[in-house]
Amino acid sequence: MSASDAVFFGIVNGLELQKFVPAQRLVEVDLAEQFGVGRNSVREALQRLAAEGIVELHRHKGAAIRSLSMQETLDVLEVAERMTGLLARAAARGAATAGLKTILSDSLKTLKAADAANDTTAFTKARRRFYRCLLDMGGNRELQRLFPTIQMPIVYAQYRLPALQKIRLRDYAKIATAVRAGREDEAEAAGSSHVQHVRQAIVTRGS
Amino acid sequence: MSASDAVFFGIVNGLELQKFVPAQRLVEVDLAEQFGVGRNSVREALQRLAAEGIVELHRHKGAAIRSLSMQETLDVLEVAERMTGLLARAAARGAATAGLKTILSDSLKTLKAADAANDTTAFTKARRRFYRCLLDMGGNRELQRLFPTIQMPIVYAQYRLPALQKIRLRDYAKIATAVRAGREDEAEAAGSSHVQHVRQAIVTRGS
DNA sequence: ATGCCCAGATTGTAGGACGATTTAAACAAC
DNA sequence: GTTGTTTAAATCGTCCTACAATCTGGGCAT
Repeated sequence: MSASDAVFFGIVNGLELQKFVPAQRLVEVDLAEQFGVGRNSVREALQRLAAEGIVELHRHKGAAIRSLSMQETLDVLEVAERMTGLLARAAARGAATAGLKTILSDSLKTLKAADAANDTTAFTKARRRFYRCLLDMGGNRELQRLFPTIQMPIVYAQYRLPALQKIRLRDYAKIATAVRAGREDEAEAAGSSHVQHVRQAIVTRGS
Repeated sequence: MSASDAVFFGIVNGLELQKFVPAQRLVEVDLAEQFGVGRNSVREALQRLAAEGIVELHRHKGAAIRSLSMQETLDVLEVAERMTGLLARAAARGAATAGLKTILSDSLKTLKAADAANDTTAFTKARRRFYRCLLDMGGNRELQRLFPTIQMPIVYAQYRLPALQKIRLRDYAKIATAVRAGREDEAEAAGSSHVQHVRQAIVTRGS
């Protein structure tokens, strides 16, 4: 793994582990020391992170983890709604060809188990596998590139609602059912309505 | 403008001007000299370009302008279809509040003039203004961030079809009409059908 | 309290150095 | 002549140093 990768993934990961929180300021030399790399590698990583909207760069003022206003959060969710719908549709379309259906069922089972055991870390990991599987089933390379750059990680880092886990579990099951059956319209609807549920949860319990 | 910006925009721009073409190899020291900046600034720019999918990086093998297979092109268009639909819908929704309607009409007029005068450069410039105006009208910050990162510039650089200009002119007029009238459904349909027309043109005359 | 100015911190950028890796060309073997 | 191997050049990945440009916070005068 390259030095800038270490910083890049270190920060992305740290966002989920709450080692970094939205609006937190990032100082180049600190990061360099923290990750044991040179400052130029840090700067390369920051450029990537900025391009993905994970950090904000202000000339001569350094970097900070991006923080979303309520309006921006709604904007993210509006885009996520369409993209998640497309994700589910593409997966349903590709469900027949790929032998990924078992992985999908698997990760769903893992999600249920993690939820029952109240293991948030395992849940997060399984969730990632679930989405990755859908992306693989769809096979759309542009979606594979673009979907992870939607700023949902920031949204989740900013609005930490325990209720989301139950919502996800239910919605994912619905998505998986439609995808496995290859019903594209139903899958797309399930995908976008999942995001709508997330929006509801965020709007009602606010920041 | 920062040094890495110079390289970043220099390459993005050079893509439209055919100074760079898909699959072209990019050597760090050459770029550094060409743009009169240090190699580290070049590397920062390349990281950004890679994050946006404009160049591909392979460890120890350097950077190259991304080149799309036909399947990847179709993937891009599938995503672009949804996003363009959303773009038009958001613009139609925001049309009432903003005083941007005149700019929209303006850029449409400029497009027609550039088409009549066969001035490709002016057409490209006006096209950019048209999209920028739609993004402003919509006001969706996430869409403003994500839309430009769809790899349409690569698609256009790779499939240079003169026929596209006429298609655009007609479709943009339809989009503008629906947007100005604030008819969201119609605008979304016009937006996505524009991308469908582009796909048709590419598939039939294929590369 | 308000405004100004300075020192310290941080960023922006260039350039040097050097090991690691790829690439291409020269060369040898079959 | 083709194939395989070695060698040299090119290029990348990384760190380091240096220094100007800029921001920031604190002290001082008003």
